[in-house]
Amino acid sequence: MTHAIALTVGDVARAAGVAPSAVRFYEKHGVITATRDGGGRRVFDDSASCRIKVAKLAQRVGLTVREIAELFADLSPSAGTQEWGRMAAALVGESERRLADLRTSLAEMQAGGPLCGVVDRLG
Amino acid sequence: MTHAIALTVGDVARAAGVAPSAVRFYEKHGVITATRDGGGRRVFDDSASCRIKVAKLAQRVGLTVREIAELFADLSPSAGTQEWGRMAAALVGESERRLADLRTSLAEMQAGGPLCGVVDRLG
DNA sequence: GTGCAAGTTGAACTTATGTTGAGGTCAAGC
DNA sequence: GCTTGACCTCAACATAAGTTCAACTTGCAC
Repeated sequence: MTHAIALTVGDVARAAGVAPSAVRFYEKHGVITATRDGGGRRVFDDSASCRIKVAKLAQRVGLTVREIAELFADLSPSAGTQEWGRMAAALVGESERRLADLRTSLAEMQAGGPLCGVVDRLG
Repeated sequence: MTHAIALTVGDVARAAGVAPSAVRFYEKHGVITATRDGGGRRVFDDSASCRIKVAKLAQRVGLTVREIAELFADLSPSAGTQEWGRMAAALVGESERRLADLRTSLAEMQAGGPLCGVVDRLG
């Protein structure tokens, strides 16, 4: 069975290893979504902390919060394993594209002479 | 022979495809270095625009200006082709490490159940 | 019903990465 | 010798990604 899934800001923060302020920030920017309880408090499910962890990984490889939120936006409300598998693949793919771009650009620059270097032997 | 190498902020900006303000910014943060002429103006050599181009690529894969400056700091003043080859390799290596980290972290997360997804079939 | 931890909002503050503008200098061309 | 363009510095602004603070509410325990 699915366990209790009614997490507070603090729960998600602890689970994701970030500050509660960051959790609110991510909600505001669409990385995670929350419903509200009677008293106006945010209610998250298990996916929230997970999304945040994934977002943090994505940031490390150069994606912005906006880009991450856009990727996550295409995700159905309660995405399953399949959809998350595709999301993971998309992130890895984007990171690979950037790495490939780094590689080819560096190679192109080197092709036209010594990268940034002074010519070793002038003649 | 080495050509004339006494470039102004504007020269470097044009060559690197950035605004002059960005060139000053990068100098301030140690990504590039400059000497000064009699009138206090910055004097760059050819490597400056190149360093900036490389820095821009590095930023795309998640390195900060500070990290880039630190990497570039290890470079001898007039680094040659060899040294720049190592720099390029270091950048690619760092990017690869981050990608690998993304991959393994995602894999680990998936190993412990459905990534962020709701359990497809609850039992 | 009092106390307390944890929640809420909004505004201000911080750091990173730059851009923009004001006020001033300097060399070149007319 | 005056204008023009490119440079200088310094300060303010802008956006991203958060944190911190003040003032207030909620919900649980006693």
